[in-house]
Amino acid sequence: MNASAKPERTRLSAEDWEDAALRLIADQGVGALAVEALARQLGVTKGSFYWHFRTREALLQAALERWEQYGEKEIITQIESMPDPLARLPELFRRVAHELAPHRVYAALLKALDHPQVVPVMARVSQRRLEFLTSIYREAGLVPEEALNRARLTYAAYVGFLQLNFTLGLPRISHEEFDAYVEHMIRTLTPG
Amino acid sequence: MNASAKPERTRLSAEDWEDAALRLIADQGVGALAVEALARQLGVTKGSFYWHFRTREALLQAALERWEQYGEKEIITQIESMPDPLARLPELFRRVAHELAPHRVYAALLKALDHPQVVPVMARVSQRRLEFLTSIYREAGLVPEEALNRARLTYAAYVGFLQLNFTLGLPRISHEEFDAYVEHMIRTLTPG
DNA sequence: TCGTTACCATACGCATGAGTATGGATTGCG
DNA sequence: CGCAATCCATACTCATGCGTATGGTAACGA
Repeated sequence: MNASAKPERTRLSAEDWEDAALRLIADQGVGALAVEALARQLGVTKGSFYWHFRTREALLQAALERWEQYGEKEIITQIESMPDPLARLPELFRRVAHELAPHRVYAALLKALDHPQVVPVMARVSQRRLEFLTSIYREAGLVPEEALNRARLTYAAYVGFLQLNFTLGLPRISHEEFDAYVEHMIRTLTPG
Repeated sequence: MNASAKPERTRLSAEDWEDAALRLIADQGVGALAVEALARQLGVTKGSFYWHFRTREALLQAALERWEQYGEKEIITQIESMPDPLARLPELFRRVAHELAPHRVYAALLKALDHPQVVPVMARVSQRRLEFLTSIYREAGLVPEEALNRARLTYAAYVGFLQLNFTLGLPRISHEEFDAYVEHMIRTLTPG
């Protein structure tokens, strides 16, 4: 009958706080990142927090860097290892379309682009993904300029979809309808 | 040598406050909407504000509704009056691409989708625009389902572009590069 | 076992920002 | 002119949330 329903750890580490911060950011936004709220959620008080971190700002910074590390290395290497360049884009689209969870933090950070601390992180992550997309389009046969613009278009569509259907709840698209949308997107944005 | 560089009005109306609120939202986000800050900017104090509005929430609500009214009627009627259905989409894309100012409030509200008051407004506006886009695609020859999905894709690309290049400052695209991107987008997303 | 280090609770101070109370100034109108 | 209604200033209260000070308890090595 404790205040928190969490696994009742006895002692906490800095990483525990960072993970909790990322969870909170994922479903309430960075604006909701308050130390006393986090402490309650972890079943401790502020006294604990200020032992691990000098300030709230420091926690946010650490959490963001931790998130940036986890990255998207696996999916990038897996896609790049595919022999047929033309098959990479459809596979990539279907993959990212069907794992919604990892995008929740990204969607939350998208809404915090006024915050000075998240801007550089998002800039780096988005830039890396954009370059990856561009290279895939090049390998699929587009000339450099076309590849870059198509990558911009594709990534913008991804980001916009997150905002419109994830955060905002437009008419709540169904599962089959979503699959049809993804296939339409593949036909429209993929060369060949 | 007054605190505010504004036109020095002697008396204010509720509409003045709503306009000021929208300006502030446009370049600092809804989170920065504070009554004392607004009052300073208008050269008055809170005493004035609480005569016109019952609460901060009421101001935000009024400002949002005001913004929703201004709407996009002109551009919609202008596009719909074009005789050639196939020419409408390129024209629409070029038009919205070259007037950046009106999108600033929309971009700011996009980042405030955690806020209960902005969600319904954004849902209505986005839904209307999406239906308009869908009808244009239908008139351009796409079958209903294709038209809807293409409209979703196009609008998502629009929203994502706002986030990536407006709010976030990815490598700061140049003017010529932007025009090339728009033309690429027209070629890719437009039938015919 | 004893002390040192790591971890946490309690109780503060302090700044910010919303909302209230009340009185003063200005405008329109009879 | 003079009185109401309109508009605004000043001076509060109150809640929230960051950060600090300080003392307490659990873990671990010598």
